Amino acid sequence: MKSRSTLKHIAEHLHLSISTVSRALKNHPDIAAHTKQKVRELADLIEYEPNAFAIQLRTNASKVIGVIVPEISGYFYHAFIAGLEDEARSWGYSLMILQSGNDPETEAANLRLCRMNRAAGILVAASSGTVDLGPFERTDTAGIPVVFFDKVPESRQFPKVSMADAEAGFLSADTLIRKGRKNILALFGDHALSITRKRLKAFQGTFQRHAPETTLTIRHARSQQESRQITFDALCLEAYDAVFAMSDEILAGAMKAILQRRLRIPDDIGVLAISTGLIPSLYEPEISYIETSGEQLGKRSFEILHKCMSKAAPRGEFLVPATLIEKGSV
Amino acid sequence: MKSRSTLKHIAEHLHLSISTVSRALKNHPDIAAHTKQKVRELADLIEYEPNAFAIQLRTNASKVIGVIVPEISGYFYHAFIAGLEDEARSWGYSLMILQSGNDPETEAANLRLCRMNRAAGILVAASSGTVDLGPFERTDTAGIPVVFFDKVPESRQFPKVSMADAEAGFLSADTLIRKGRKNILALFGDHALSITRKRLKAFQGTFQRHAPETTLTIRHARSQQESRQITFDALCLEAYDAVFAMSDEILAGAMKAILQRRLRIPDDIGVLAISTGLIPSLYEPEISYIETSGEQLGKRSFEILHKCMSKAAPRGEFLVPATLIEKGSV
DNA sequence: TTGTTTTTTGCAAAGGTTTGCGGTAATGTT
DNA sequence: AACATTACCGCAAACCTTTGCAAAAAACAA
Repeated sequence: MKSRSTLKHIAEHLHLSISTVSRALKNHPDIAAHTKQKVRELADLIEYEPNAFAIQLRTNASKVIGVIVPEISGYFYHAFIAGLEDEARSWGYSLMILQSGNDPETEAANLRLCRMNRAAGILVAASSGTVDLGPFERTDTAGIPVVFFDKVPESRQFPKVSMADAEAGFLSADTLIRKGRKNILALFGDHALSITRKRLKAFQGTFQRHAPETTLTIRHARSQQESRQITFDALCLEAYDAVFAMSDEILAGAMKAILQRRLRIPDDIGVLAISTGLIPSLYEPEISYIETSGEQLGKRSFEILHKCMSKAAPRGEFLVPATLIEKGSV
Repeated sequence: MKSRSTLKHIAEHLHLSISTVSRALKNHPDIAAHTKQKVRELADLIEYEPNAFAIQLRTNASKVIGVIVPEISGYFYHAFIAGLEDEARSWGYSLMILQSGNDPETEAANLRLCRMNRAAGILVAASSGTVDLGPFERTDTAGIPVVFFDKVPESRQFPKVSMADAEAGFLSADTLIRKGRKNILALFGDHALSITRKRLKAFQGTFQRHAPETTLTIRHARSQQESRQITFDALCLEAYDAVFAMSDEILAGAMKAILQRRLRIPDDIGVLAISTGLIPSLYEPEISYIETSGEQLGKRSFEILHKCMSKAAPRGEFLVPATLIEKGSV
């Protein structure tokens, strides 16, 4: 494991000083053109690659951004990571991915890791149990900007970026109204989650304002299984003309019930969901959905974090808009 | 941004030398018990966190493993990454995730990044266009072990870990035979992919040996859409008693056709797939599948890479077994 | 007491890069 | 010819930690 590819090596070979080589390689104006030329040639030849450790030690900064999520797999975060990586790479940053598994302790450990590695910035989707924001504050004041996304805490101290939940709720209701649906089974997630409350509030509010005559049956499910059960039972009791699911997981459960009852979409029943897009594309016909794009959220999150890293520390909550994707299921 | 948390700081404060503090912190036997005690107390107090850069520069090794995949999102790799992260974290490693987007150039750039960051090891799922293994060889001989997974090159030079494609193919055929299916529409992916050929070969071979009387209709599809189209057309022409899909993407397309034709599973038609598990769980009834677990592949890959990093450099191809998950769709 | 061994601590170099500042040589100005 | 600029380049410190080796201190033996 010879480390024959250092500035020193180039310098000796060319009878120059290390500093000259360093400057030549980064195109410093102090260095003569023909010197730069020679340095670059040799560097190319021996495939010089700067030692990231040394640079990081010297500058005390890395081009790595830490990402802490409850889990990578599942319905959402992988899309976020994909979008984020795309954007980050174009700016020369790499991603360090850590799963917290919804455990505040691992979360803290992961945060520590990011600090040790002097991450340029940290993106966090809080685990559901996270209550102590202290570690995040300390990280932030230590000079590593922290931005929350998706699962964001109440605190107004950190920049946050999340889906436009209210807009998604409104758009969902609006779509159902426009399509003339009158008797709707609306499936939401755990009522304790703020995402649920936001979407529900906008959803209900829109109906009250623009179509108060609509019959709205609101149900809450905590899992795919529960969603399926609730939907199945409801569908047996009454002839709804549309089902709405506030998330992919809920949708998956609801669709099972609908398939089981062999209802025709959209004739027997309309279906609409808020989704990232994969799940709705798996059925026939495909399901119309309000897109809450993980990719978009990833890209946007990077933008915000990037601002935090440069200078201006934006405060408040940023939203990535929701859009209706029509597939004819409602 | 005060960096008041260094060995030097502790040393000065305690009137010790830096080396003593360093050793005390790692419990070196040379250091007196009461000295260790004092050092540790102060370290805790000021929340000392070693500077990873300095350590890495000194030891010329990091606790980061690079992961290069064509894409994070999609049907497979996020599960792999999740499993890998789990395993890696338990060994104190973190993941640096890079997407190559199936572009050999980005792939090479990503590889370079891993080298610059002196990754402890690299896991690569080759992009489809990858033909020049030179960069990988150089990385490997430079002391950074490279292990391929999932999409592995022909070369016998690198350790490789992939799904047991032959076993999956065999298991699929065996299951269909056991269930008494006689007229099967078998959907495979791009014939140019080695994964397709391996699965197909075992699949066909098993039928020839154990149920040569079975009517097998083999079709190849390159996308979900194509799979759907092919399935739909085939289903219109003939009454198959089972459909087999060699992957999630193919399955998704096939299921659309089946839903569109409103066939009953498993009575009108049996369905079996090779899958990671998410997609089959979305339908009603759920689809039986041969599990090729991304998580498992991730964990196994880490094991192999871990061996490469320590000393013994295992050669050859390692397989993670496939298992049948019965859901009653066939 | 002197010498020997053991225990405990410190010195200094190394790892590769960046960067402020000082130095030399070349060119330009009076 | 003397001086002021400009263009290039090198010295050395700094970033923080690890580690071989030497040194000092303590304990022990004779």
